[in-house]
Amino acid sequence: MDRQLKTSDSPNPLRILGHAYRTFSRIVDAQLRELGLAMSQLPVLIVLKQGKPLPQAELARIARVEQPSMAQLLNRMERDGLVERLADPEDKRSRLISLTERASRRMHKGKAIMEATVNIALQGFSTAEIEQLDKLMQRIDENLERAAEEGHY
Amino acid sequence: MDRQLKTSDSPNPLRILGHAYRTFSRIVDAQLRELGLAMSQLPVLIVLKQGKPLPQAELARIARVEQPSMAQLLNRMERDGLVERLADPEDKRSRLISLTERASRRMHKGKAIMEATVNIALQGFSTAEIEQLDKLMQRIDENLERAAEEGHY
DNA sequence: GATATGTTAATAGGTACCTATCAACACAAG
DNA sequence: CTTGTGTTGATAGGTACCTATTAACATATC
Repeated sequence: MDRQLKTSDSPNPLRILGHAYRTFSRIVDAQLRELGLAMSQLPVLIVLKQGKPLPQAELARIARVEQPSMAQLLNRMERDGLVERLADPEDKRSRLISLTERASRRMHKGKAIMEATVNIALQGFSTAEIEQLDKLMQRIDENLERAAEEGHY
Repeated sequence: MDRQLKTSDSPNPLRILGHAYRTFSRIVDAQLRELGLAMSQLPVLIVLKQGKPLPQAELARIARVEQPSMAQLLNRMERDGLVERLADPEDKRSRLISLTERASRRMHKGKAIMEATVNIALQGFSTAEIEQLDKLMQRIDENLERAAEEGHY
């Protein structure tokens, strides 16, 4: 009676995808929590560490989330002392986001945790398989992105 | 200057995975909203349509979410008149979840929307590629599930 | 039968996303 | 200089997850 109950018949990679994604973030977030970080913050931390302060909209584009999602994320990060919002002298609408010292110091350890967990997820995968998966995922992403635009979602 | 800004160097299928998943649910949810349904409800609707009323814990297991997530989902579904909670005569702790007529009627259209969107996501994929993707995703899922158990996350 | 141990569900509190909308400023065209 | 249009960010409100905890009942054991 160990037969898996299925809610659909044909192989549906999209259902597994959702579960894998949630399990992945659960594992990463559990480890990052001890550092006072979270997975969603990593794109922001990494790109700001590499270069100069950036406006919010640019960070949203890089992290591939909508602008209000980024605004809220930055609110939490500001509250936790990870980023500062500095007035942009060249545009009074814009405020440039910069890392605090505290965030700079924690960043590397956080990135390492992320990479280690990616390696766990890809355990037993050959280089060829990783590349193949990457290509397949990119094609799915493009298909969906095109549909989203055309369908005005 | 169209070069994509990257926050990591090596191919990281997990980042694309998150974005693809969010885009997918956005497209599906936008269409289901007109029916008064949501993507997260589909596993519940489908499995209850196929068989008899089930307890909450069983539904959580099938939908692969935690028990409180299922409890809240069922709260919303009950509020929207999609499910009913009936006392279980054999176990006073348990309440069996059953579909309403309204939900039964909408279910098929919802399932069709889901399947159509899966087909869009997999546009241009050969049967072999879909199977390959499915296998790769299952291996990732198993790797992560094992890590989650071993690491007590 | 009381007591300890599971099991089922509910609730509190938080993160992370989304859409829709609005406010503030920038800037080009009339 | 004003007026329209674009851009940047903030806010409101909702969904869907999560962990941690508690309440209520079930069951096995002594």
